[in-house]
Amino acid sequence: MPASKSNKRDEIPDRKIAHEETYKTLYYSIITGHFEPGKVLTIRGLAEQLGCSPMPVREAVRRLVALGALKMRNTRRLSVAPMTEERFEEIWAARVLLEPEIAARAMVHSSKALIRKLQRIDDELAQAIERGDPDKYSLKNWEFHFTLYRASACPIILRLIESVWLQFGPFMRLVTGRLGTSYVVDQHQKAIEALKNKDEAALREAIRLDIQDGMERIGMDFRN
Amino acid sequence: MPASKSNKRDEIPDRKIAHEETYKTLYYSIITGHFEPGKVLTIRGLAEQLGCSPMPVREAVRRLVALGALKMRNTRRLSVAPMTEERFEEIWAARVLLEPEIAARAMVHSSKALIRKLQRIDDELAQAIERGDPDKYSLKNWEFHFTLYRASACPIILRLIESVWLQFGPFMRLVTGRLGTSYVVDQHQKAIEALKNKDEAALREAIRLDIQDGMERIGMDFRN
DNA sequence: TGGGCAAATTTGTGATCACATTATCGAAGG
DNA sequence: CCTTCGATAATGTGATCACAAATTTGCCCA
Repeated sequence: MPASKSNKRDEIPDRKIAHEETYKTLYYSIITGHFEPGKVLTIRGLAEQLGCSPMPVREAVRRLVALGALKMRNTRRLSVAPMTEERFEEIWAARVLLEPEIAARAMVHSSKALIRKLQRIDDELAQAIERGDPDKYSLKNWEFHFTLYRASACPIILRLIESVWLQFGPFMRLVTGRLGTSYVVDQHQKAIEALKNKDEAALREAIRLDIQDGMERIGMDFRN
Repeated sequence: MPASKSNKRDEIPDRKIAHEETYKTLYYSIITGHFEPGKVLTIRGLAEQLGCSPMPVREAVRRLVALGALKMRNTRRLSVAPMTEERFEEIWAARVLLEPEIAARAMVHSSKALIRKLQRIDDELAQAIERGDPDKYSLKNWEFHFTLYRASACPIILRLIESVWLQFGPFMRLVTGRLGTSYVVDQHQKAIEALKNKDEAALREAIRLDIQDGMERIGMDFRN
């Protein structure tokens, strides 16, 4: 069993695989709220838009359907996952179950470098709010949470959370219209503070409240 | 917007789509433990085995990779997800977080018909243990849990749990060798009893203990 | 003007082919 | 006997084509 060869293989930089790049493009588009919930998509349309053949799009779409981000009806109709009140409540519940837990697990592997990185991201997030840049806000909010969560070294739970985020991502679009308030940042700051103090309970609570704030804002838009 | 037409569309029975059937076949094979962890697979090989072209297998495999059941290395190597102690612990944690919750949500929609169905499945599970039929045991165990979970009408959380099951499914294979003990059934019976009594706390605890029993049995095999 | 019916277009699906890359296997060299 | 290298086989990936089914369009009739 030549372990050296195996290591060499792991060192190979990820080759540019079309369907993988396509997936990433769609992933960020969805998770930052660029796609309207329920919006009808076509494989050929996306392929033309991304400048590739339908083949890579097919595989990327299949992945996103598996994660619940897109929906493929039996009538051969592809669309962004629509939202209902039931789905909304369920996503909320799943987030509260999973995200405080993975945050607590991230605290174990916490470091000064991580805290600095989170602080920098949150600064950029605050800038995005000041400038009224909803796209950057969505991106930085995602970056903050997933930078923290990735530090947990829990890829399985992280994948579950990714699935959930992909499913409410499109609703971010509904909320990005008004970015007047900045109280979301407070929870992020509390989370950073909790990380510094190694206070697990405080971190869990900060994440829980951040989820609550965010979902309530979305929910307000959702119900009108 | 003709709602009647839309309703008609929903009534259309699911057409037989090759990649969907392929997915289901692989799904059950994985979740009942027919695939060895880390086993190398090939798209062409599965296609020949299933009697179709590589195309449907590609799409089914892409879905299973997205859910973490299969792993596609950047060296173009497809395999069943391997297991490590870290993954095992994480799966355990995810199960304890999600499954008692969805079980509690199922209790709200509980009915006598559901309880009868669960009882019947558990009877068949007991038979499988007596006869020493590990395949049927795995299948009935899966049926018991997902019949209960599906009653929750929480498709999003259910999908998360499916993802987790797909990831520890292959390890069932390691445990199916010895089926002497039958104490697993006790937790199922306690769960049914809790459903009858509408006792949410008892149901959560029964599910939690069932997970613990099952994972400890797998863990014993895993560590040797 | 409004509603259905049929032609025409579009779409997802499946199959096949070409290609770059990887794994596999056998022979040569130490 | 073990390692290393080169040739061969096998694999995932991407593109293209064909097809059935769905959607859309446009026309006609009431």
